[in-house]
Amino acid sequence: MANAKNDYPELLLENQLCFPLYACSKEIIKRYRPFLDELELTYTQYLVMLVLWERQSLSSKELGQALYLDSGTLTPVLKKLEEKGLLSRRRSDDDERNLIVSISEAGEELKHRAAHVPQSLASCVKLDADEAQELYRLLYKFLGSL
Amino acid sequence: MANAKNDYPELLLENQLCFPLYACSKEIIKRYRPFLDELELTYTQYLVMLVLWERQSLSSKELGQALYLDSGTLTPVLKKLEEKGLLSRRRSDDDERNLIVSISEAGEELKHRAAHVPQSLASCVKLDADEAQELYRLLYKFLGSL
DNA sequence: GATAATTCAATTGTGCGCAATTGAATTGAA
DNA sequence: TTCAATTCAATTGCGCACAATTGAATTATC
Repeated sequence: MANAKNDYPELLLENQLCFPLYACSKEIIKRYRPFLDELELTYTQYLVMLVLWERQSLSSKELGQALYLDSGTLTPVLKKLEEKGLLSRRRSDDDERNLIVSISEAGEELKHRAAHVPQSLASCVKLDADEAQELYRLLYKFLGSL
Repeated sequence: MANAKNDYPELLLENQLCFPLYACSKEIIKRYRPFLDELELTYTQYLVMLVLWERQSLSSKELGQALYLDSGTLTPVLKKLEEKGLLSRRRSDDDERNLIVSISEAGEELKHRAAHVPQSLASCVKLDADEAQELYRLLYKFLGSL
């Protein structure tokens, strides 16, 4: 009988770069939950708000490009955030195909309550600052190479 | 008016380690799709098969620990893979609470057709071997620290 | 040996995430 | 100018992903 451990070593779970990416992503998102629950935001909603806290107004398409999300994901998330009163959605005057997403007063307020989240998360992660820096650099290089 | 770019620099999307993890994970999974389509596997099903190609038989709980997945995710995935004939599910004789998942003949066959997938994926990624190695190391350290 | 606590898979409900499609608005080419 | 191609958001359908709960099986405590 073939040695299942070694006949295709490239198929070992531990030899796939994709898996730790997938696992890390899910695990870190789980760590956000208690902090985001306080803000009544899901992780995806939080990402949208991060962009809006930087750029008060932008098109749905630009938002999708920033977050690597398509309209199938964004449309319902943006509708939910509008229901919560954190942003407004309107069509562009220039081009009615474009949806302009703008942060509301309440959305701006929420920024102050969210300010502690990154620091709270950082305390869950036990990486040296320079290792975190290197991980960050490699992830962006990886992302850029795809 | 406050400078929205700088009043909470820690809230900038680009300053969050979580985001490139999340984006890389999603993008890399997308790259798998054309190759996994040929095998008629989803990414999650592929992960399950990777484990089974290493360990021909194990409990659902062990599988969940290996993949960081809970029963709510695994139960329907395992049922689907059983329907496809790639594995079998049975209760443990020792402890009826445990579900034993075992690879089938067809599941073993599929391994040969999957053998090229890691190499095909690697060609999508433009990282030096030592950078990939370092990324790998940091991701596992990160995962272990959570 | 009764029963309380624990440990499982399974179920339920919600929210993505995305491929594929639709339909409206705009742009481009003849 | 007409009509074909493009570019958008929105919709549809499917498959996770996971929190919370349920109920059965097992283990621990008394």
